[in-house]
Formats: sequence, structure tokens, C-alpha cells
Amino acid sequence: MRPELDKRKAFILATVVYEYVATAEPVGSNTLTQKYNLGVSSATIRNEMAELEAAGYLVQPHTSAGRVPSDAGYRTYVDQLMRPETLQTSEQRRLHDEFRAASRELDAVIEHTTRLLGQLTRNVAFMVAPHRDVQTFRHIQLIWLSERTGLAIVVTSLGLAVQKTFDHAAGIEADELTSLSNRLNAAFGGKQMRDISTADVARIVSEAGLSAELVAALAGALGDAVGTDELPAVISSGAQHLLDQPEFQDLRKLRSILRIIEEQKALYDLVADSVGSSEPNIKIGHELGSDDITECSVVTVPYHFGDEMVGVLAVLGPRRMPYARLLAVASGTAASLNRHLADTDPR
Amino acid sequence: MRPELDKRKAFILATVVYEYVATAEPVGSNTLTQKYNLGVSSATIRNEMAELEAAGYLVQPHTSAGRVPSDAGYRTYVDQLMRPETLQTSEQRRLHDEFRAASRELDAVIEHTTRLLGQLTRNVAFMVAPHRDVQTFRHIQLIWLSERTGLAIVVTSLGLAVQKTFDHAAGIEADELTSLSNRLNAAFGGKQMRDISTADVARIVSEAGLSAELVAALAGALGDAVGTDELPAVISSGAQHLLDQPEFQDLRKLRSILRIIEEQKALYDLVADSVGSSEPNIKIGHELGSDDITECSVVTVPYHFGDEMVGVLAVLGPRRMPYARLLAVASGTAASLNRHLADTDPR
DNA sequence: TGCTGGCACTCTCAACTCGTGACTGCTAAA
DNA sequence: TTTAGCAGTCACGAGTTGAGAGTGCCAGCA
Repeated sequence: MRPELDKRKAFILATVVYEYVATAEPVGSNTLTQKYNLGVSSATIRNEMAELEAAGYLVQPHTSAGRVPSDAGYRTYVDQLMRPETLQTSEQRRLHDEFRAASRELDAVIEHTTRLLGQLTRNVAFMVAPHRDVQTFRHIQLIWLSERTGLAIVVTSLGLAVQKTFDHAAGIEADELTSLSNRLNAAFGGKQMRDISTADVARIVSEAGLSAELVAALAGALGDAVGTDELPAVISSGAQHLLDQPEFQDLRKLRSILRIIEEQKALYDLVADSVGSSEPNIKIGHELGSDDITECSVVTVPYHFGDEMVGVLAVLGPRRMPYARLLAVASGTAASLNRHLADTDPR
Repeated sequence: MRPELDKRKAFILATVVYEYVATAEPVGSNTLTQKYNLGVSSATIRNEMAELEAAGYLVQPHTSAGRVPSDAGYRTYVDQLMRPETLQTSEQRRLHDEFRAASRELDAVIEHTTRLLGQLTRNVAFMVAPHRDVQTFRHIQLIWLSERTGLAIVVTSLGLAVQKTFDHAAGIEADELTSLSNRLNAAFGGKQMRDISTADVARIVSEAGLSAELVAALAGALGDAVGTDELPAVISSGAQHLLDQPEFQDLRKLRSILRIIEEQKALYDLVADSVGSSEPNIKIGHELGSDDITECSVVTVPYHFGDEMVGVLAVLGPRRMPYARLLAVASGTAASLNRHLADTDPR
């Protein structure tokens, strides 16, 4: 749709993005000629910038201000102009050390990773926990809790435990639960979670010769526990960094963003279409699909376990973010996380 | 230390608090005489207010402004002057219904309760999860995860599961883990968590005739899983409500509070000394013991399971909060939660 | 002795003006 | 095609001002 940019226009666009990201001030033609070696005068730059604005790459906040990149401007920058960054070896080592010191429990690792990413990027970090679809069934245990309730725990290959309470008003003995656990374990051991259907679960439960009510209750709970249709957990860290950004001095904007951050579902929706993917992804402004955060962008990097992409790391910040840097930091963090997960539990 | 207040001073103080909570504007002598029936002129009120200020109950933000309660003023109001509120029956019913519809899983209940309290109070709500000390041991399960790692899961009476990963580089069979699980279950079944020491755990593990390394790894993990020295989880909700308060338009204040809200430990410290208590508690400004949130107060209400207080609900907001109302809402929520917990799992 | 009306004084806050500086677009010449 | 120059536009900060709210104090009164 948009015309291809000639070399000079591309350089100007890239420089405007760079400068605006650094200063948070609209960029004028004079600033460009003074700070960067363009070889032409500011008048020429003015003409070029006017054309870039006409083509939709730049926007003027008001008549006598400099220019600011539009969504399309950022998009072009990210896709074509940005020079990819990599972490320095010292940074990589630091990341690696962070993970070596980290706990072994998956919950704690997720928490730790998110916190770390928030600190390193000085933005809001969030993380979609490993999706159960792609994990392997390891164990199920039915536990007698009280005279009326029991607990089902399902453990998957990453050591992720899901628990569901169920009623057994009709009464069931602890050893009946044990033997049912054994059957289920025998049936599902080593299977991929996504290959276990709730129908399979219901069949095995019904074969155990229990009362119809109990079968229904158990099948329901176990179906939920085994099923993979629940959204994975999303946790976040670093909301306070938003306050440092000049674009969020306006409290109304801040409020709608905070609301999104507090809502797991809303955060998940932001990155839902990146979840299965194996490539990093960047979403800019309106591309996020929510009117409340058109001033934001999100950088998404998947992480994997074995050869499956199981979840994503993400950084949420103002559109005016250092994309290349954040991509590098998130990728580096994901790499360390990948290694940590692999070390913890080689299949 | 402070002189006892005569009746009129007490009424003036109470009215200043009431008015300031409602309007967020410093309260002047004229406002008081016009809005409330005091039977004396504004000049008299001025004299009284000057004395209240000298005694430390009121503060003047600047010379030509009205008065605002000090920490001591709020404290006196809360302890002696405030008229306790109760929820209306319709509100109680609504709360009850909310909990009836709630999930059975403890995690979900905690999450749900916190969210609800945040919405109802339009402030930041947080909740300290049930402390494991006072729960009963129900089940332990050791699970073979991979060739090098295993998982220990401990379930307590409320259906709370704790998991710990452990190494078994030397190798162990799944059925050895099962038989060890059985021994541990036999030893601890029905005991109070606080009566189970890590030494007990270590002894039983060492009797199983495993390699020394394995015994150490298992004892460590199980000790952690059974031990109760880890802080209970703290989760929060409703941070965005802070933005509605005029006192937090200042971003610096907001930032330090947001930082505290994101830190479980910091939140826990705010209410640590209320955790075992069976009485609601209110902390005002400096009483919170943190320089970062001297502008805030916290209302704390315990909740119980059986006859033990297991955790607390709390509301964090500006000092200028409707104490009686928030206390009523938090207490009502706690009451519904108590009933829900009791219903879910009668011992 | 306590209360009150009156008054002078203080201080904040919002509105307003105004000059400055940073841009732009346009034009005419190189 | 580029450039220098110039007029025009606009936001922003500083300074000013008036209104309004509130106080403390004092003298008089019940």
C-alpha cells in the first residue's frame, strides 16, 4: 500500500524513531541536521519529512512541533530499518547466573523470570506460563480430604501440578481413590496431555464400579484437571515503571493500562496469537487490538521446552520503546530460561 | 499523653474527619457551621479547632486553608468517635451469593475474594493466604518426574498443595517413591502441620534404606514442603483505584506505593502483626512503619478455618478512607469467606 | 467566663497575558 | 534538486492579578 522508501527517507525515518525514543520529544528538522550527519540542509529535511508525513509514517502533534512516528512509521522501522542488537557477553553471563541461582520449582522460575525481565527492561514484563497441551502426563493422585471432598492432582512433565476439588457426598474410601489413581496412571502414563480426552477419563472412572453420582463428580473434576482448555496463567511485574514514562503522566491513560495489567485474561489476549509461534513478535499501538492501549507496544518472545514452544515472555511499554534493545533482552532472557528448563528436566 | 477531649471537641474532630473523608478538601470553620448543626458560631469553632491543632489532632496544610486530621486525629476517631457500620442485608446477601458461585479450589477462592474486596471497597485489597501452620496434614506424594528429578507434593486440610522438586541423580524407582510416600503418610496422617518437624521427616526418609545423597536431597525437599517457615502467599487487586484518589495525583507517591503492592513481602510486613490475631485492626499512616506509605492506612480483618485464624483480608487506601465502611465491607467479606471455607470442608 | 461579629491578613488557585523559542511551509534563487 | 530566508503558527513557561476561603485576634455582650 505505501510506496517503498528511498534511501534518504528511510534514514530520516529511522533517525526520527531513534531520536524520539531517546528524548521523548517530537523531532524537528533542525535537531536532525545538527545531531546527525545528513549532508543536506534542514530545508531539505523539512521537505522529506513533509512527504513522510503525507505517506503516513510521521505525525505532527501540533503545527509548530517536530514529528513523531506513527504506528506505520514504527512498523516500518521495526520490519526494515532497525539494526538488531545482541546482548554483550557480560550481560549474557549475568542472565545465566541469575538462572543458575534460581529455584527449581516451575512457579518460582516463572515468577523470577518475569521479575527479572521487568527489572532489566525497566518496563512491564509479563509471561504466559507453559501451556499444558504440549506437556507430558506424569502422574495423577486422588486424595481424600474430608468426609465430603477429595482432591485430584495432575502433574505434568514440567512439574506443573493442577488441583481440582471434587465432592463425594456418597462416601468413598481412601484406598478406592488410590486404586483409581493407579488405573488412571497406568492408562495415561507418558502420554501427551493433548492426547488425553475427557472422554477417556470418564470411561476409566466409570469402569471403577462406583456410584453414578460419584462417577459424574470425579469425571467432571478430572476432566477439568486433565483438560487443557483453561488459559495458562499470566503473571506480570514492573507496573511501576510505567510511571517513569512521560506519556503516562496522564492518569487516565495510566488507569486503563493498569486495569489491563491486573487482568490475566486481558494480558493473555494481547499476545494470544503469538503463543504457539516460534518467532519473536512485535505489536505496535493499534495492532494490539485494544482501544485502551493504543499508546503501547508489546514485544513477545517464545520460550520452549523440548522442541515445543510452551509459552511466551513479553514486554509491555510505551510505543516509544527501544525495540531492538528490548527484543535483545527478552530474547536473551528466553534463551536462559530455555536452558534452565532443559537443565532442570531433560526428557 | 494527650488530654481527654470534651464533648464538643470530640464532635468537631469527628465531623472534620467525616467531612474531609467525603470531600478530600481541608475543612474550615465556616463549612462546619453551615453543613452541621453545631449551635455555636464559626468563631467559636475556630478557637476549638486551634486548640485541637495545638493538641495534635488536626493539621493545617497552609495558613489560609482549613484543617485536616493528623494520624493522631484519625486514631482518636477510629478508637473512640467512629460509629461502627454494618452491611445492609441486601449487601450481605449479595456477598453470600458471590461466594456460593465461587470455585471450590482454594487458589481460586483467594483470588476471587481479593478481587471482590477490591471492587467493593474501590481501594487496593490484598489477602494473606491461609497459613500452613494451623492446617492439618492430609497427604504427601512423591512422584517420579524424569531420570534425574522427582516431585514432592504435600496436601493440607484446606486442599492447599505445596510442591518441591528434588534431585535423585543416583536413580530411584517409581515404586520406591510410592512406598516412601506411604510411610510418610502413615506417620503424619491427621497431624497438625506445625507438629511435624523437619527432623521427623529426615528420620523417616533415612529409615527407607536409600543412598546417603538421596536421603539428603529428599529430606531437604520434604523439609521445605512440610516446613512452615515460608511466608504465606499474598495477593492483591485493585491497584488502579489508587489513581482515583486526589492524594495520589502526585506520581512520586504513587510509584512508591505501587512498588510495595508488587512486592509480596512488603505487603505481608504491613499486616504481619495482625496475622495471628482474631480482631480486626486498623493502621494509620506512620503506624504502618514504612516511610513510603505514610499517606496510607490499612484495614485488616482476620478470617478463620475451624477455630484457628488462618489469614487476613486487608484494604489499603489513603489515610482519608471511610474507616467504618471499609471495616464493615471487609468484615462482611471475611464472614462470607469463613462460611464458604467451612462449607467447603467441614473437619 | 465563654461566645460572637467583625475585620485585617494570609495564602492558594485559576485565569489571563505575553514574550520566547521551536517548528513549519513556502518562495525564489543557485 | 537543493538551499537560504522569511513569515506564520503554536505550545509553553513566567509573571500578574483577582477571587475566594480561611485564619487569628479583638472588643463587646450575655
